[in-house]
Amino acid sequence: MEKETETVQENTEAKNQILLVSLKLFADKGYFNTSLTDIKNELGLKGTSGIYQHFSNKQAIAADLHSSIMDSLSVSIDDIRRRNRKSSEQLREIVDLFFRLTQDAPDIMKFLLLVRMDEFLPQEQPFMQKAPYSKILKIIQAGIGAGEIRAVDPYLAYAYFFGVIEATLKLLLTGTLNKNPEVYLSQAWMAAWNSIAIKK
Amino acid sequence: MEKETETVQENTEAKNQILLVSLKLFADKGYFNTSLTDIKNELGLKGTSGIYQHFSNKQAIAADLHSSIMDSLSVSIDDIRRRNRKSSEQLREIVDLFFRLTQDAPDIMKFLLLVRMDEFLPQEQPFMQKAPYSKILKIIQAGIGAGEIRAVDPYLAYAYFFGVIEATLKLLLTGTLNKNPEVYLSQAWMAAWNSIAIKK
DNA sequence: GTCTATATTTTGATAGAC
DNA sequence: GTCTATCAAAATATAGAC
Repeated sequence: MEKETETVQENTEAKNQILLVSLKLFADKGYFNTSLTDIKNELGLKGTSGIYQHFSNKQAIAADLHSSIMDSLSVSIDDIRRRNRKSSEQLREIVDLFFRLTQDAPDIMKFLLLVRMDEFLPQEQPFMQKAPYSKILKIIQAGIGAGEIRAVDPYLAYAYFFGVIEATLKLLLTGTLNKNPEVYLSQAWMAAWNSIAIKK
Repeated sequence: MEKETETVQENTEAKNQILLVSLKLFADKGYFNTSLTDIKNELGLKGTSGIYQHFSNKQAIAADLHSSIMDSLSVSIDDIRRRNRKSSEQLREIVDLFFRLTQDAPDIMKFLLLVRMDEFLPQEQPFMQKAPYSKILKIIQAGIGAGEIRAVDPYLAYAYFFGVIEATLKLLLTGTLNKNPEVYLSQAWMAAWNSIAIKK
């Protein structure tokens, strides 16, 4: 028993390298501007052939990235909901998470915010139905029920709140704002929260 | 003198048809998922050859669309600035315009909000430096000077205000919100304006 | 100005030796 | 598991007849 039997998905080192390099290129140049040749070059391989030992095609790389980012986000949001009672606290922690990711893993946030996933993953559900987003909608609905958030269509509350947050992050990710992300955090949080909170 | 000498750009009927059809396809499927074959088919031609009589290549079609949308937006904003004094009134009319376009010309708004232009028009300036957006920044700066808008970095004010508006429009354009756009207008305006206005 | 035919290039993908 | 070689398909673009 040198090694446990890996059940669902064993991610070899080579496979993770492919994912890492692809994420970087997709985030930087976009999916369609990234060829397998680019990926192969960045990996230092001589041919694209090795890539097909880990992924059946180019789309499968993007799908893997997409689903692992969704999963990890989903887990983080579960954790945040468990640790906090009030909707305002939960949303605040999600905003913290997004700003932290923008700082520490900008490629992930670029892939999330800047890349139009439906153009190359057309079989995926509409993004509002994906796990992390539907969990955020639940938080918003709970906040409405608890009298913390104004009684509007939860989708609209989502648009107002995350419209502010994501627009700020996009300016950061594109370099239009160039200070440290955390500099903008508390002000963005205030603007976003005030746009949906019940004023007292 | 049957016809005036056309100076800058004569847009033939055929050329306009190509632009119209391409806008529709780009907005619908994205630039990279739209081939000249698709455009040719939608036009009812037998070959792609005719397209090259009006545009030197596929990118030139997108560039033409982009610049004419920017120009037209720029003219509209000039007009709005001329007709209104207060920043709040000017921004309100811009929001009206965006919602009206979402209703009457959704392809234009999809091209504007949903399509990542820098992926296929890499030579273009960053979008915040394009004429319509820099004019909006001027409106915001004037509003700050006049004590209407909170004294924050104008880019941040832009992100807060148009973050709300654009997130709402995106939900409309993707069909997540399915009522008439004007239903959502005044509420979105309030949320957006309150996020940057000085409270009294 | 539109059609037929075709050139060119790129890219995604496979086969088989080592 | 990586390399060489190559395929097949698709897409952009051009040439030249009508």
